[in-house]
Amino acid sequence: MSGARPAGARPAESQTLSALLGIRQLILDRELAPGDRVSELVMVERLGVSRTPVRAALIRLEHEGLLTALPGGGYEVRGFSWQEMVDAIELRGVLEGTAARFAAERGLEPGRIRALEDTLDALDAVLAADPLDMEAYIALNRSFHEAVVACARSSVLREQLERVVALPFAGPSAFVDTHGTSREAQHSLVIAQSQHRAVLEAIVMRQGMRAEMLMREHARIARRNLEIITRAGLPDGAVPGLHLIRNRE
Amino acid sequence: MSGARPAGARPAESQTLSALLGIRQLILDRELAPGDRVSELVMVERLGVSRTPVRAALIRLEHEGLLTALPGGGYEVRGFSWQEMVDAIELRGVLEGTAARFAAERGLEPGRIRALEDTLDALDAVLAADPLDMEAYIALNRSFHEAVVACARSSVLREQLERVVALPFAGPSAFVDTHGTSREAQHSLVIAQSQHRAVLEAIVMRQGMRAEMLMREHARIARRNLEIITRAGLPDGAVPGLHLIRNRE
DNA sequence: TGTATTCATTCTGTATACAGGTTACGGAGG
DNA sequence: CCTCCGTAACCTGTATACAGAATGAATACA
Repeated sequence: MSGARPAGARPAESQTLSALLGIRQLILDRELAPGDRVSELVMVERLGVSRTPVRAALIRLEHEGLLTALPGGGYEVRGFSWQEMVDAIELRGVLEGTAARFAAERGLEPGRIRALEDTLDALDAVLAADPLDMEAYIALNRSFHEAVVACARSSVLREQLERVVALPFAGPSAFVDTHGTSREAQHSLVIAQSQHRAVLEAIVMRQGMRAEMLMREHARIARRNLEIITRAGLPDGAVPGLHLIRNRE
Repeated sequence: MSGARPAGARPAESQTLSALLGIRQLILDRELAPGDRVSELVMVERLGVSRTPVRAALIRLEHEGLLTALPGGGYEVRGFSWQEMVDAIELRGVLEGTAARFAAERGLEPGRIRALEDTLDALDAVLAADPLDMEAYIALNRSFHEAVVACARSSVLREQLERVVALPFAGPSAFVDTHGTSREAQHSLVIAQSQHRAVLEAIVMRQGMRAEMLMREHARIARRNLEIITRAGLPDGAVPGLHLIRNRE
């Protein structure tokens, strides 16, 4: 304990944001394990900010779902059961599916359609390259998913989705990069891309329910990848949010 | 300004909870209108608590969706467009529908089925009585909806739903008691009850998709009621969360 | 008269001091 | 050896003091 040295956080624009990002990073980096109590004073020492911004960050992280409030006061890192992870993925599918349906029902201006097609073309290009640029894939994949949500033109839906996606294992690119270069993994990406195309087609053709169901099924790829990872034995450190899994109970 | 006198809040177990309930009540009671800046010091004076619990309450209310953070710091009361209200209702339908589907897919133990049937029987009794006990109806209706969510056995889904239902116009009993004793209103309640029965039947028969779609349609009753209220001209004060509607933009 | 500038006020963000409660540890008794 | 209890340390909830930024008004100038 050499004093107030920020550990997991780079200096942010505000102390509150710094604390929020810092604590979240500590959890994601496995320096705080599920069930660990998150003491305010410890966070103050680790992050080099005072109690007030730490407190604000803890409240936000509780709402985000990464922390649980203890009955006697204070917080602990939340653990998730396997079923809860699967549910979160399914829930993302439900909400993104609703976004796709809204987009189909409400219609897209041509500019939006072009932008979505461009993103998918870029994804095709990434998939065609032999040394697969996984980072580019994740960025473009995320971009497509966010664009679909934007096309739904519903702030309420967008906010709800942001809350689900905040969970580290529920994002649109969760569990994709894990088994890297295997043939099965590449096939998975090809299937996902064909689903992207189908979703966009359904939206353009104003087929709301088709778009919704396609998007749901699309999300279930993440579930399948999670099952593969789970069956393959847990490297635990290799997968971003997997260490939050809770075997007990 | 006669000093530190709690205005809209009764003394709660903790100052933070007191501030949370107090500010929320101030918004619901139209003492704070959409667009109004919510000053911390003003809340301190009105609620008789210090800035720290007020601050915590403001953060929570922002996550709840009732407040918006201003770019220069601080918060203002959020206003909702008519479309946003409709979207919130639809979103509740989507999530409750998913809960019904989960319940159907995962199965119910007989005790749960009995409890749900009892609730619906009680609702029938309330509907049969001539001076309609609207308070009892709302309580039982809420009870049924919460029970369905509980039957889904998914904490992630439950938490998401709580966040939607937190919006004052998105609850399961939103806009029901407004047109009170009219014939049309009673028919609406009868239809809703028949949908309750159908949802339960679908869940028991493990018809997941049927249960989901029935629940979605069930939520749309609230939308229809909202349309009726809107067309009937706005009494604004008569309906709980309606004053949060924002005509501009 | 319109506009830009400057200054004062007010607010939030941040830090810290204080009090009550909770928990953990150690000792005494059964 | 186990259990119960008391004490002490710690931790959270709360209140308040301080600093910087944003806001608004008043004024000087074009």
